[in-house]
Amino acid sequence: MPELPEVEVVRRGIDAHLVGARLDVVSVLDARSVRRHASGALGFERDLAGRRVLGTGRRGKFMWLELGGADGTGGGPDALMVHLGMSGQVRVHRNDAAGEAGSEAAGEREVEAEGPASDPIKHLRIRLDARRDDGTPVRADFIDQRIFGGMWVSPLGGEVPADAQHIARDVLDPHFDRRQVARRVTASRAAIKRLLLDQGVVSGIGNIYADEALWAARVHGETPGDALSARAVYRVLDEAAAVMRRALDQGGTSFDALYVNVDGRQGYFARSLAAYGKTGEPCPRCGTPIQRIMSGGRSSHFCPRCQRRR
DNA sequence: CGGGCCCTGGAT
DNA sequence: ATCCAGGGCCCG
Repeated sequence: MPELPEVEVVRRGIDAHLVGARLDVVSVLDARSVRRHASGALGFERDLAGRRVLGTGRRGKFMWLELGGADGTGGGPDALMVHLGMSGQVRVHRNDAAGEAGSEAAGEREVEAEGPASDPIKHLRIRLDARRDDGTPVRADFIDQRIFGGMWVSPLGGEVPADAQHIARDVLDPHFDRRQVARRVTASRAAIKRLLLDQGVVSGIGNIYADEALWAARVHGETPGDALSARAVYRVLDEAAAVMRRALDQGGTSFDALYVNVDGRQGYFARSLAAYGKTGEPCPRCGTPIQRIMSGGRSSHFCPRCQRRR
Protein backbone atom coordinates (compact mmCIF):
# COMPACT_ATOMS: atom_id res chain seq x y z
CA MET A 1 0.00 0.00 0.00
CA PRO A 2 2.37 2.66 1.09
CA GLU A 3 4.93 4.29 -1.12
CA LEU A 4 7.28 7.12 -0.28
CA PRO A 5 4.66 9.81 0.48
CA GLU A 6 2.61 7.53 2.70
CA VAL A 7 5.69 6.26 4.53
CA GLU A 8 6.93 9.81 5.02
CA VAL A 9 3.59 10.88 6.49
CA VAL A 10 3.87 8.05 9.01
CA ARG A 11 7.52 8.83 9.78
CA ARG A 12 6.63 12.43 10.57
CA GLY A 13 3.91 11.28 12.92
CA ILE A 14 6.24 8.91 14.71
CA ASP A 15 8.86 11.63 14.92
CA ALA A 16 6.44 14.11 16.46
CA HIS A 17 5.25 11.76 19.19
CA LEU A 18 7.99 9.27 19.99
CA VAL A 19 11.30 11.10 19.71
CA GLY A 20 12.59 11.69 23.22
CA ALA A 21 10.46 8.95 24.72
CA ARG A 22 11.81 5.80 26.33
CA LEU A 23 10.44 2.43 25.31
CA ASP A 24 8.91 0.74 28.30
CA VAL A 25 6.99 -2.41 27.41
CA VAL A 26 7.25 -3.96 23.95
CA SER A 27 4.76 -6.68 23.07
CA VAL A 28 4.84 -8.89 20.01
CA LEU A 29 1.38 -10.25 19.33
CA ASP A 30 2.31 -12.03 16.12
CA ALA A 31 5.84 -13.35 15.72
CA ARG A 32 5.57 -13.19 11.93
CA SER A 33 5.74 -9.41 12.11
CA VAL A 34 9.24 -9.62 13.61
CA ARG A 35 10.49 -12.49 11.46
CA ARG A 36 13.38 -10.34 10.29
CA HIS A 37 14.53 -9.83 13.86
CA ALA A 38 17.49 -12.11 14.55
CA SER A 39 16.61 -13.11 18.11
CA GLY A 40 12.91 -13.79 17.62
CA ALA A 41 9.84 -12.32 19.27
CA LEU A 42 11.06 -12.63 22.85
CA GLY A 43 14.43 -11.25 21.83
CA PHE A 44 12.72 -8.31 20.13
CA GLU A 45 10.82 -7.45 23.28
CA ARG A 46 13.96 -7.75 25.41
CA ASP A 47 16.23 -5.88 23.01
CA LEU A 48 13.97 -2.84 22.90
CA ALA A 49 12.74 -2.44 26.45
CA GLY A 50 14.31 0.54 28.18
CA ARG A 51 15.81 2.13 25.11
CA ARG A 52 15.38 5.74 24.15
CA VAL A 53 14.13 6.99 20.79
CA LEU A 54 16.63 9.59 19.57
CA GLY A 55 15.25 10.35 16.15
CA THR A 56 13.74 8.91 13.01
CA GLY A 57 14.91 8.30 9.48
CA ARG A 58 13.72 7.01 6.16
CA ARG A 59 15.12 5.80 2.91
CA GLY A 60 12.62 4.95 0.23
CA LYS A 61 9.90 2.89 1.86
CA PHE A 62 12.07 1.82 4.81
CA MET A 63 11.83 3.95 7.91
CA TRP A 64 13.39 3.59 11.32
CA LEU A 65 13.61 4.91 14.84
CA GLU A 66 17.12 5.70 16.05
CA LEU A 67 17.69 4.03 19.38
CA GLY A 68 20.26 4.89 22.01
CA GLY A 69 22.61 2.10 23.02
CA ALA A 70 21.12 -0.61 25.19
CA ASP A 71 21.53 0.20 28.89
CA GLY A 72 24.74 -1.15 30.30
CA THR A 73 25.54 -3.41 27.37
CA GLY A 74 27.77 -0.86 25.70
CA GLY A 75 26.13 -1.73 22.42
CA GLY A 76 26.27 0.76 19.60
CA PRO A 77 23.32 2.70 18.24
CA ASP A 78 20.66 0.68 16.53
CA ALA A 79 17.76 1.38 14.23
CA LEU A 80 14.33 0.00 14.91
CA MET A 81 13.33 -0.69 11.33
CA VAL A 82 9.71 -0.30 10.28
CA HIS A 83 8.45 -1.49 6.92
CA LEU A 84 4.76 -1.21 6.16
CA GLY A 85 4.71 -3.75 3.35
CA MET A 86 1.37 -3.70 1.58
CA SER A 87 -0.95 -3.15 4.51
CA GLY A 88 1.03 -1.87 7.49
CA GLN A 89 -0.03 1.02 9.70
CA VAL A 90 1.43 2.69 12.75
CA ARG A 91 -1.08 4.27 15.09
CA VAL A 92 0.09 6.52 17.90
CA HIS A 93 -1.89 7.31 21.03
CA ARG A 94 -0.63 9.93 23.42
CA ASN A 95 -2.87 10.92 26.23
CA ASP A 96 -1.53 14.15 27.58
CA ALA A 97 -3.44 17.38 27.24
CA ALA A 98 -1.44 18.39 24.19
CA GLY A 99 -1.59 14.97 22.58
CA GLU A 100 -2.92 15.44 19.07
CA ALA A 101 -2.75 11.76 18.26
CA GLY A 102 -5.63 9.73 19.53
CA SER A 103 -7.90 10.52 22.41
CA GLU A 104 -8.56 7.31 24.22
CA ALA A 105 -7.05 6.41 27.54
CA ALA A 106 -3.85 4.54 27.04
CA GLY A 107 -2.79 4.18 30.61
CA GLU A 108 -3.36 0.49 31.17
CA ARG A 109 -0.26 -1.64 31.49
CA GLU A 110 -1.46 -5.02 30.38
CA VAL A 111 -1.68 -5.80 26.71
CA GLU A 112 -5.27 -6.49 26.07
CA ALA A 113 -5.08 -5.74 22.39
CA GLU A 114 -8.23 -3.76 22.77
CA GLY A 115 -9.44 -0.47 21.48
CA PRO A 116 -11.38 2.21 23.34
CA ALA A 117 -14.66 0.34 23.36
CA SER A 118 -12.85 -2.83 24.43
CA ASP A 119 -13.25 -4.29 20.97
CA PRO A 120 -10.07 -6.00 19.84
CA ILE A 121 -7.90 -4.02 17.42
CA LYS A 122 -7.99 -5.87 14.14
CA HIS A 123 -4.60 -7.11 12.95
CA LEU A 124 -2.67 -5.60 15.83
CA ARG A 125 0.77 -7.25 15.60
CA ILE A 126 3.16 -5.23 17.76
CA ARG A 127 2.59 -2.75 20.56
CA LEU A 128 5.20 -0.31 21.84
CA ASP A 129 4.45 1.38 25.14
CA ALA A 130 6.75 4.29 25.77
CA ARG A 131 6.96 7.12 28.24
CA ARG A 132 8.02 10.68 27.73
CA ASP A 133 10.24 12.48 30.24
CA ASP A 134 7.28 14.41 31.61
CA GLY A 135 5.71 11.07 32.44
CA THR A 136 3.06 10.96 29.74
CA PRO A 137 2.62 7.57 28.16
CA VAL A 138 2.81 7.17 24.40
CA ARG A 139 1.63 4.03 22.68
CA ALA A 140 2.49 3.01 19.14
CA ASP A 141 0.55 0.13 17.61
CA PHE A 142 1.81 -1.65 14.52
CA ILE A 143 -1.17 -2.99 12.60
CA ASP A 144 -0.70 -5.12 9.50
CA GLN A 145 -3.40 -7.11 7.78
CA ARG A 146 -1.24 -9.08 5.37
CA ILE A 147 1.98 -9.28 7.42
CA PHE A 148 4.20 -8.39 4.49
CA GLY A 149 5.63 -5.61 6.60
CA GLY A 150 7.36 -5.83 9.95
CA MET A 151 9.71 -4.39 12.53
CA TRP A 152 13.23 -5.46 13.43
CA VAL A 153 16.45 -4.06 14.82
CA SER A 154 19.38 -3.28 12.55
CA PRO A 155 22.76 -1.77 13.45
CA LEU A 156 23.01 1.93 12.70
CA GLY A 157 26.56 2.79 11.78
CA GLY A 158 26.47 5.61 9.26
CA GLU A 159 23.75 7.54 7.55
CA VAL A 160 21.55 4.52 6.99
CA PRO A 161 21.06 1.25 8.94
CA ALA A 162 22.69 -1.93 7.67
CA ASP A 163 19.39 -3.30 6.40
CA ALA A 164 18.73 -0.24 4.25
CA GLN A 165 22.19 -0.08 2.68
CA HIS A 166 20.99 -1.82 -0.46
CA ILE A 167 18.29 0.79 -1.01
CA ALA A 168 19.13 3.60 -3.44
CA ARG A 169 18.42 7.22 -2.60
CA ASP A 170 14.89 8.36 -3.39
CA VAL A 171 13.95 11.25 -5.66
CA LEU A 172 13.22 13.55 -2.71
CA ASP A 173 16.61 12.91 -1.11
CA PRO A 174 18.73 16.10 -1.22
CA HIS A 175 21.64 14.00 -2.46
CA PHE A 176 19.63 12.21 -5.13
CA ASP A 177 21.75 11.96 -8.27
CA ARG A 178 19.62 12.14 -11.43
CA ARG A 179 22.56 11.65 -13.75
CA GLN A 180 23.71 8.50 -12.02
CA VAL A 181 20.24 6.97 -12.18
CA ALA A 182 19.82 8.02 -15.81
CA ARG A 183 23.15 6.39 -16.70
CA ARG A 184 22.00 3.19 -15.09
CA VAL A 185 18.62 3.25 -16.79
CA THR A 186 19.93 4.00 -20.26
CA ALA A 187 22.47 1.18 -19.89
CA SER A 188 19.76 -1.40 -19.17
CA ARG A 189 17.55 -3.36 -21.51
CA ALA A 190 14.96 -3.77 -18.77
CA ALA A 191 11.61 -2.02 -19.06
CA ILE A 192 11.58 1.46 -17.55
CA LYS A 193 8.73 0.58 -15.21
CA ARG A 194 10.60 -2.35 -13.77
CA LEU A 195 13.62 -0.11 -13.22
CA LEU A 196 11.47 2.49 -11.46
CA LEU A 197 10.19 -0.23 -9.14
CA ASP A 198 13.71 -1.53 -8.48
CA GLN A 199 14.54 -0.05 -5.07
CA GLY A 200 18.23 -0.53 -5.75
CA VAL A 201 18.05 1.87 -8.72
CA VAL A 202 15.80 4.55 -7.27
CA SER A 203 13.74 4.05 -4.14
CA GLY A 204 10.34 5.08 -2.84
CA ILE A 205 8.42 4.52 -6.07
CA GLY A 206 5.75 1.82 -6.07
CA ASN A 207 3.06 0.78 -8.51
CA ILE A 208 0.89 3.89 -8.10
CA TYR A 209 3.55 6.56 -8.48
CA ALA A 210 5.37 4.63 -11.20
CA ASP A 211 2.22 4.71 -13.33
CA GLU A 212 1.61 8.36 -12.47
CA ALA A 213 5.19 9.43 -13.26
CA LEU A 214 5.21 7.54 -16.57
CA TRP A 215 1.87 9.05 -17.50
CA ALA A 216 3.05 12.57 -16.66
CA ALA A 217 6.28 12.07 -18.62
CA ARG A 218 4.42 10.42 -21.53
CA VAL A 219 6.57 7.33 -21.45
CA HIS A 220 5.29 3.79 -21.94
CA GLY A 221 6.31 1.56 -19.04
CA GLU A 222 7.45 -1.25 -21.31
CA THR A 223 10.00 0.96 -23.05
CA PRO A 224 13.47 -0.52 -22.54
CA GLY A 225 15.77 1.73 -20.55
CA ASP A 226 18.33 1.80 -23.32
CA ALA A 227 15.70 3.05 -25.78
CA LEU A 228 15.25 6.21 -23.71
CA SER A 229 17.28 9.39 -23.94
CA ALA A 230 18.79 10.80 -20.74
CA ARG A 231 16.37 13.70 -21.15
CA ALA A 232 13.40 11.35 -21.15
CA VAL A 233 14.69 9.61 -18.02
CA TYR A 234 15.12 12.99 -16.32
CA ARG A 235 11.55 13.79 -17.26
CA VAL A 236 10.29 10.58 -15.67
CA LEU A 237 12.33 11.13 -12.49
CA ASP A 238 11.30 14.77 -12.22
CA GLU A 239 7.66 13.83 -12.65
CA ALA A 240 8.05 11.12 -10.02
CA ALA A 241 9.43 13.69 -7.59
CA ALA A 242 6.69 16.17 -8.46
CA VAL A 243 3.82 13.72 -8.08
CA MET A 244 5.17 12.40 -4.80
CA ARG A 245 5.64 15.91 -3.44
CA ARG A 246 2.06 16.74 -4.31
CA ALA A 247 0.89 13.50 -2.74
CA LEU A 248 2.81 14.30 0.43
CA ASP A 249 1.09 17.69 0.59
CA GLN A 250 -2.24 15.86 0.47
CA GLY A 251 -1.31 13.40 3.17
CA GLY A 252 -0.70 10.54 0.75
CA THR A 253 -2.97 8.28 -1.27
CA SER A 254 -5.73 6.32 0.46
CA PHE A 255 -8.14 4.09 -1.39
CA ASP A 256 -9.63 2.78 1.82
CA ALA A 257 -9.01 2.60 5.54
CA LEU A 258 -5.97 0.40 4.92
CA TYR A 259 -3.71 3.41 4.56
CA VAL A 260 -3.90 5.93 7.37
CA ASN A 261 -1.48 8.19 9.16
CA VAL A 262 -0.59 7.81 12.85
CA ASP A 263 -3.80 9.63 13.80
CA GLY A 264 -5.92 7.24 11.76
CA ARG A 265 -6.70 9.86 9.11
CA GLN A 266 -6.64 9.06 5.41
CA GLY A 267 -4.74 10.96 2.73
CA TYR A 268 -6.48 12.82 -0.06
CA PHE A 269 -4.30 12.26 -3.09
CA ALA A 270 -6.39 9.45 -4.60
CA ARG A 271 -8.65 12.07 -6.19
CA SER A 272 -5.67 13.52 -8.04
CA LEU A 273 -4.55 10.31 -9.75
CA ALA A 274 -4.53 10.47 -13.55
CA ALA A 275 -3.79 6.88 -14.55
CA TYR A 276 -3.52 4.45 -11.66
CA GLY A 277 -6.79 2.58 -11.20
CA LYS A 278 -8.45 4.64 -13.93
CA THR A 279 -9.02 1.83 -16.43
CA GLY A 280 -11.54 2.91 -19.07
CA GLU A 281 -11.71 6.47 -17.82
CA PRO A 282 -10.60 9.29 -20.11
CA CYS A 283 -6.98 10.37 -20.04
CA PRO A 284 -7.01 13.84 -18.39
CA ARG A 285 -4.78 15.09 -21.22
CA CYS A 286 -6.32 13.69 -24.38
CA GLY A 287 -9.51 11.86 -23.43
CA THR A 288 -8.41 8.45 -24.71
CA PRO A 289 -9.55 5.69 -22.35
CA ILE A 290 -6.84 4.58 -19.93
CA GLN A 291 -5.71 1.01 -20.55
CA ARG A 292 -4.66 -1.60 -18.05
CA ILE A 293 -2.20 -4.38 -18.74
CA MET A 294 -0.65 -7.01 -16.49
CA SER A 295 3.09 -7.48 -16.50
CA GLY A 296 5.32 -9.11 -13.98
CA GLY A 297 2.35 -9.94 -11.81
CA ARG A 298 1.46 -6.25 -11.42
CA SER A 299 -1.02 -4.11 -13.24
CA SER A 300 -0.03 -1.06 -15.22
CA HIS A 301 -2.30 1.80 -16.22
CA PHE A 302 -1.45 4.12 -19.07
CA CYS A 303 -2.80 6.22 -21.90
CA PRO A 304 -2.28 4.35 -25.18
CA ARG A 305 -2.17 7.62 -27.09
CA CYS A 306 0.07 9.77 -24.88
CA GLN A 307 2.39 6.94 -23.94
CA ARG A 308 3.74 5.22 -27.03
CA ARG A 309 6.01 2.21 -26.82
CA ARG A 310 9.47 2.88 -28.18
C1' DC B 1 13.05 -11.36 -17.09
C1' DG B 2 8.91 -14.07 -15.35
C1' DG B 3 7.20 -16.56 -11.48
C1' DG B 4 6.51 -17.99 -6.92
C1' DC B 5 6.32 -16.99 -2.27
C1' DC B 6 5.25 -14.55 2.09
C1' DC B 7 -0.33 -13.29 4.00
C1' DT B 8 -5.49 -11.65 4.71
C1' DG B 9 -9.69 -10.12 2.95
C1' DG B 10 -12.78 -7.45 -0.15
C1' DA B 11 -15.08 -7.49 -4.53
C1' DT B 12 -17.24 -10.02 -8.13
C1' DA C 1 -14.95 -19.96 -6.12
C1' DT C 2 -11.75 -16.87 -8.23
C1' DC C 3 -9.29 -12.66 -8.88
C1' DC C 4 -7.12 -8.86 -7.16
C1' DA C 5 -4.49 -5.66 -3.84
C1' DG C 6 -0.13 0.12 -2.51
C1' DG C 7 5.98 -4.64 -1.38
C1' DG C 8 10.14 -7.30 -1.37
C1' DC C 9 12.87 -11.15 -1.86
C1' DC C 10 14.57 -15.34 -3.93
C1' DC C 11 14.81 -18.63 -7.65
C1' DG C 12 16.23 -20.27 -12.12
